[in-house]
Amino acid sequence: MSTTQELRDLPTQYEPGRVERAIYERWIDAGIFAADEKRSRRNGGDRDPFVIVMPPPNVTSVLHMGHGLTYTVQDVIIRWRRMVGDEALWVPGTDHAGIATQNIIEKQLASEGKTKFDLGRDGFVARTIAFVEETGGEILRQLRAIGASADWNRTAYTLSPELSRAVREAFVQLYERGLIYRGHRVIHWCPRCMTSLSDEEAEHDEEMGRLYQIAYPVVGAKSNASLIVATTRPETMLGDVAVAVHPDDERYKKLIGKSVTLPIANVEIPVIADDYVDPTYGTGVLKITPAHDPNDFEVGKRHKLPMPVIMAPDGTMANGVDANARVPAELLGIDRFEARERIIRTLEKSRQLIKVESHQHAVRHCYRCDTVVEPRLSDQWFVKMEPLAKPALKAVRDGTIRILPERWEAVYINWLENIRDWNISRQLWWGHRIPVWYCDQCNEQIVSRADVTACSKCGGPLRQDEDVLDTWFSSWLFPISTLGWPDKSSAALAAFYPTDDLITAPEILFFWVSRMIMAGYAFMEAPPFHTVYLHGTVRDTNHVKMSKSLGNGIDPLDVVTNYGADALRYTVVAGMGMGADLMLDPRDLERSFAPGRNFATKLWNIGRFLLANVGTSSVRSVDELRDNELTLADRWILGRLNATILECDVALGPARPEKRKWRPEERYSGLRLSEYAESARRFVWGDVADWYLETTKGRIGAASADSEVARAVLTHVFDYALRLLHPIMPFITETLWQRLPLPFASDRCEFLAIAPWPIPHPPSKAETHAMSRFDLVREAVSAVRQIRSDYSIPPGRLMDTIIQSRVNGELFMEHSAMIGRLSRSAVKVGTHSAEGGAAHSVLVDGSEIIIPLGSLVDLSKECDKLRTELEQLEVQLTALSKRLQNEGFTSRAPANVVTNERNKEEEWTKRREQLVEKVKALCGG
RNA sequence: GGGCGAGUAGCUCAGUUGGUUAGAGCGCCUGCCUUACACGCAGGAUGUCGGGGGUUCGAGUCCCUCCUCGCCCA
Repeated sequence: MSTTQELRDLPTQYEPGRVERAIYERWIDAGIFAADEKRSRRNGGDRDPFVIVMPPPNVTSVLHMGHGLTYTVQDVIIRWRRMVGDEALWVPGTDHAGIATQNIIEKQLASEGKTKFDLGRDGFVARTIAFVEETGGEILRQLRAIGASADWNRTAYTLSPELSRAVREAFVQLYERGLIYRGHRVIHWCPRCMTSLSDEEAEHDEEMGRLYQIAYPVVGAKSNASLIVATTRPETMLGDVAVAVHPDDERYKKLIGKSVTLPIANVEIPVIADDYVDPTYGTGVLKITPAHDPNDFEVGKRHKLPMPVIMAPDGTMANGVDANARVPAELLGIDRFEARERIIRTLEKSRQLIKVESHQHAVRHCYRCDTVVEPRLSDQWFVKMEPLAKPALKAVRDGTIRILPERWEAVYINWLENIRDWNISRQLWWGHRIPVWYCDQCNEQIVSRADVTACSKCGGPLRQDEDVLDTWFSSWLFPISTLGWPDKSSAALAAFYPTDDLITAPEILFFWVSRMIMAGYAFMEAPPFHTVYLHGTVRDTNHVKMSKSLGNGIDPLDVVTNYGADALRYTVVAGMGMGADLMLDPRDLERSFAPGRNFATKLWNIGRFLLANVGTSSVRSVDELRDNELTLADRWILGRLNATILECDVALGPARPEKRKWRPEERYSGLRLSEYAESARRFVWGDVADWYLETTKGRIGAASADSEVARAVLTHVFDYALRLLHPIMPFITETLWQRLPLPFASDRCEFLAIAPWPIPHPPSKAETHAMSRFDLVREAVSAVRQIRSDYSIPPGRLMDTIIQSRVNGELFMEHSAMIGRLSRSAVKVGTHSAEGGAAHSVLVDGSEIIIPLGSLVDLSKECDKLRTELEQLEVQLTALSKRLQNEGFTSRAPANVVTNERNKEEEWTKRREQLVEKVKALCGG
């Protein structure tokens, strides 16, 4: 027999490594991941577009679990929509990652004993390009291993000519609209990366530091009167230009207008009054260091104070602009933290250090290298954010864009309401050079889309701004630039913009997501997407975020090798509760990924059963099966399938708002990936495998018409189960589906990946009725199994089972053979009485299961069991009756609730009587 | 300091506008290599819903308060 032969060829365990690569190649060859502009409804086609733009990973990065999570989620959604029939497009790409990539090359150079200056700017850039060409994009190749169904033909790169053109266009447009300007102010500076950072890139970190109180002697005071200032950064005092007090602070009012002597630097600085000072903080006297603190800078501007810079870009002490030798010779070139210690020692000696106390405060760190950020006065290019934020704020407020989980909307709104201008200059060599040219001859400043060489005003030579743009200034354009913007006639832009879902981690809500929304409105007058889904973070069992540097990471490719891509994906999706983090154990991959692998093997073995029993010849289509051909089990499993499809659809939710905006009732629904996974799993494992498949064992192979019905129904439910599971586990489902003996008439297509997503129907009354009747049959089987287990009867030993039923005798009669097979017992339905000892069980409909076990029966055990059950029921029933006797309840509770409770009371009372009778008969009262 | 959120079984989480005996997965315990599957089958145990108070006929769900933890922003 060919089927048995084939079965023998199939191992009992699924081996993902043997099929994954080949299947992926077949998908690619068939071009099913490639989206076509012409099929989009917006371009005259007949499909709704559904588009996800991939958050571009760093071009130099390699796949880690965080990627594994986010790209799996995205792939699940995109595969789902592809099956539903949307023109699904997932746009892949990478990000040139200015700081990160430059850091890598600089490290390489350092190991060769060189610096970037040895190569010069052009040489350095050339070397970086070569490096990226060699290693870049590795991560996109790795994504194929986890099954990512992106449209690789459209792979984008932020530094490509096309996207660079978009960056320049965006810069010039915003400049022309007065939204980009050059500002002189205190910005965050990373002394290690040697570049400025945006507010978002300078991350807060709570640290235990010290608060130093330092005495500044009052000039011309009679005694040794001093003002005591409090600071956490004493090294910056060399840049102090004033001390400030609150104008209403009685303690210091008479000193306003006098001067103090700045220790060490030995310069006189004024005492000024400013509302900004918090009289309750420290001593109520604030040192003002305009060049090294953003708030002090504002104070300094208000009071027209000088702004001496007393540090070099690398964080060592130096006499910079306006410093006038404030930094003494012995501190020049000393690192800021060492300088802090030395200054403290000096002050200690001169008795000007009054007090040191521990102080918890937030210190900003560079998000790329974790170095403590130094505030620094300098010239940078800024984007004026407030006008851009307005429509972005409105979009979320009015439901044009939703953010899931809901609570992030509040965070988003809070941030946008307090938006600050965006520093986009980076003092790097790797990135988009700022398209601004300066003429040293006439001081003209030229902002241009095209490179220029001569001043348009005086014809003099030009030099381009040395700086490059923040990488996020290119990635905020991703939804539009990858689709062809600024070419507004781009077919892709017309077909696919706005996109649909943006799926990423909450960390880049400000960095990227909100800025994309702003860019969407600024350059397209339309939001880039309607849904933002912020998923959780991958953590280890101690809830610590996984990272390579901490050594608690998991390599997704290891997981693919050892457990299969589907197991990885299943684990991610099953654990993906709304907003929940994903906990994995890096020391025990088995614990984390075995469930996914086991599920794949379960599917595999259902497939093996089908192959061996249903065979390979096409089955009948379920559509042509007549109602009277179906058994109760058939109706039940078809009903369960329908219910499961409904559950999956609800869990995945509306793919897009019905109108242009989300209605309140649908706004926060859907994208419950773990619920979707669980529904599908429960159906295929708990219903198909555990019950339905078992019921077909007596039917299939009987060479009867009914056998054909069973073959058809089993094949159908497995077919549809595979469809439901395909977005989660694409490889094994495709493998099995390819071998199904599907009916010729069905919606057959070449790949499961593009097979239609199941459509549910509203459950009929007859269907619901049939399902509850089959549930009763299942309960009977479970009752027998329970007794077998209670009495430790070996599974192999056949038992006699008697079912006595007042109302459902016919049902049990009809299914006695099936009940017997599933419970390994010989079932008799009727009033047969048991001779000798017997075990008993009462079903919900009042039917009794009696299993004569003779001397095996422990009568007192049986009685205990029944009495316990009775006791529990009494407790519940008493509470219920009490509730129903309560006037307050019956008059105030809704009618249907009261009716429900009355029905329950009736049911429970009947059951109690039955149990009482049973106990009386068995235990003599 | 300001804002947002969380605390439900050993673990990770569901729990709709208050209304069945509070659920799921994993883990755990017992018995089984039953001819698709031991990566399996059958059966089982497990909760003062963070503490306290209040509103209500009725609170895991609403209000107040306290405790613990997380995130974002100053």
